[in-house]
Amino acid sequence: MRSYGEYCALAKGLDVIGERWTLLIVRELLVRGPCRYTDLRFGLPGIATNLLAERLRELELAGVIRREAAPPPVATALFHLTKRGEELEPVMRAIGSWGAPLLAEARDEDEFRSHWLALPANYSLVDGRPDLAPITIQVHTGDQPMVLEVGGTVRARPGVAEHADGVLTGQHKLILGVLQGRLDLRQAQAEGLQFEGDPEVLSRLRPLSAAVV
Amino acid sequence: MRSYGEYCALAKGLDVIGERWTLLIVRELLVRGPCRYTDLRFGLPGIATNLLAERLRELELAGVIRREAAPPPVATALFHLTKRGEELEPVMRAIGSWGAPLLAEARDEDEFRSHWLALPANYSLVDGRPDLAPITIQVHTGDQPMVLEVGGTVRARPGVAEHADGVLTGQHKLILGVLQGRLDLRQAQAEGLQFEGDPEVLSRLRPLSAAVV
DNA sequence: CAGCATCCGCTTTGATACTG
DNA sequence: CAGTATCAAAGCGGATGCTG
Repeated sequence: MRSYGEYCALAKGLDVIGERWTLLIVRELLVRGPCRYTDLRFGLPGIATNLLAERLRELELAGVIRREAAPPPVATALFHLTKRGEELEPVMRAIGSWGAPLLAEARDEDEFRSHWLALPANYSLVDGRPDLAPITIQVHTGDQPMVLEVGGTVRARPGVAEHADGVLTGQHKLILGVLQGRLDLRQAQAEGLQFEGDPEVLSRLRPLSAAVV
Repeated sequence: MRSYGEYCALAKGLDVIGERWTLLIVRELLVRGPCRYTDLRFGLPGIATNLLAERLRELELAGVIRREAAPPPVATALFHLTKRGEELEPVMRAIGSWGAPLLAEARDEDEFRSHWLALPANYSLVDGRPDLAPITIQVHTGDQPMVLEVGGTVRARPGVAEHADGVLTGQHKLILGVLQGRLDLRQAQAEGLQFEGDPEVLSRLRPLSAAVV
């Protein structure tokens, strides 16, 4: 492991998680739970396979992840976050919150994976009416359908809801824009976003930053 | 600027601050305030001068820092954090807190700069008796004397206090060990740390992690 | 197919020397 | 003081091959 060689907590932390791809690997394990090698590759478009293998080795050595044989039905190993790895959540939150405004200027060709919706759900959105009954919003974008569960908190999970109070379908850029409050629903619809349901359900979602102001 | 090309707030943030040395440059500006090029080099032992110049260019382009001509007496430019740059403080705090336990296994040859004491002061220490009158602790380690001001919060600043309630002198490893609560004062003294004053003043300093527990 | 290891060309980094 | 220039070494990305 390359080190800055500084007696400083920030530098020591960066020695472990500062290399290219490392925090994105942790992101995958944090939002998806235990993953196979192949799942990680899918969630990290562009990573070289030798680099993934190397980073996993380093992270295991550093005590951030653990490699475990999966229970019988699955014939493969799974990579888990350790306790120490889960403690990186505040780091994800801080960088993700700081980086969120940069999504506004993202390029159209940027890769997207549906499960990444869990990050804005957890870190950038709050329920504007926690006193009301929980609602679910179905989201169709990217590689798989996702469900947003809004009830006090906002959570994202893969799958299809039995009953959805609203359904969003379209480009991830438009959907995130609306969820972040950067884009007006009407404007997004004009650009191709489809929404079914009562627009009121979308107003349950409040950007955390706006709540602070 | 190299990009992961992912439509994800974490990845977008890392596009800007994820490269080698970048966050350490921000650390310097955060704990020292506006710095000259040479000040930055001193606070970043091991950085290649061309890399520092390149990173500063990138950070300026990204709106994180600003280059300004210093007021008349100084015949040089100063690098400042912008508002956007100051908003990286939660990122520093998160990584610094996560990395703090790693200092326990640091190598003896690790570089140290006295002003780095500001990080544990701000992020890892609290005043255990905020109801009592403020105290100051003089610290002699590294390249310059530092003062710890304990009164509700804990702050570190360079300089020598007129009246110090306690004076710590010795290796930075021992001093940080005591401040973090990893090392017993008596044990540190046995290893060469010198302390003058009432040991009670040191007990005002409480590791933030312990306070949480 | 899952989970790597190897090889190769390119880019980034680190060390040093040099300049206005 | 504040960089630029140069070059070797290390790291990265992409392709491919190997093993259960």
